[in-house]
Amino acid sequence: MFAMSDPTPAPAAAPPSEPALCCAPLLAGALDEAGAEQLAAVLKALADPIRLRLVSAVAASPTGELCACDLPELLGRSQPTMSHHLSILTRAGILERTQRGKWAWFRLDESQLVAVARLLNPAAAT
Amino acid sequence: MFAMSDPTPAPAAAPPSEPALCCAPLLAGALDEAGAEQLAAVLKALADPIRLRLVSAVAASPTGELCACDLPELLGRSQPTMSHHLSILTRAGILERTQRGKWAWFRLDESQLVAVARLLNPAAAT
DNA sequence: CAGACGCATCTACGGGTGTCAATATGTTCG
DNA sequence: CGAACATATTGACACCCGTAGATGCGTCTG
Repeated sequence: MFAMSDPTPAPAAAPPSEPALCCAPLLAGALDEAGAEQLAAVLKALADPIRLRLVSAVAASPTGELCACDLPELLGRSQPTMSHHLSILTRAGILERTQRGKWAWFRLDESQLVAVARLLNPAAAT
Repeated sequence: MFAMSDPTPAPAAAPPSEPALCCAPLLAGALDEAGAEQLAAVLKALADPIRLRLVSAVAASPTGELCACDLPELLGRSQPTMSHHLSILTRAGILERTQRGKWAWFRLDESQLVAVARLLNPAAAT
């Protein structure tokens, strides 16, 4: 039998409040409200199949860049839709936009991804 | 000048198709459609402030477990809302549910988080 | 300068999501 | 069994999101 005693009252321990997506330990200590909001924003930007394939395609490109002009055909979405996704990823700090002539090129900003990865991986506790 | 030649035709290279969230290289090769769908599903489950704080709280618990009965007060949401979030995280394979007496306990299944972290982190290309 | 082209913005729409009150289900205790 | 309690499910609502057509703005080309 389990005796049914009080189920562990409150393990709520709030760290001093972290600056950004830098070092807040998701798995090593309770995340505060602001930190959760920030991390959720980046994850939300990534949590879409088209945007994941977009990030992947940019990363897989030999030059590290991709022209916006190729994306509608590459991913099977209309030009306004691709522009929308690119905007979301850029605003989240995951992609960087460069205009060259009439074309827009995008490259990866890995730092944001690495930060998220560190937050999720208990083994990589720096 | 940029000569404005054809902007790199098609870096579309689809790997054989990965089994699951195991080893698909987000940053090392183009993600196929199914892989993107799978990864997006897990990220979508994580991309919510309440759910992130939930995961964090479970991970920070000394026993590694948390009773569902404490969560409404701990996170400031109603009981049905917490049940909803717990269900999403459990269905995504991030939390494990155990019923003990009349109470439901949740613990972390780190493997899913580690898999996602590896996908996002180019340095951890194990 | 005028037309063509690339991309962003606007608008609209169907579907999904977070939330809670009410209710149902399941478990324990008397 | 029946009351009490913990959790899940349902229903309803406001809001957000992915999508594409139409349009506007900036850049190049002739």
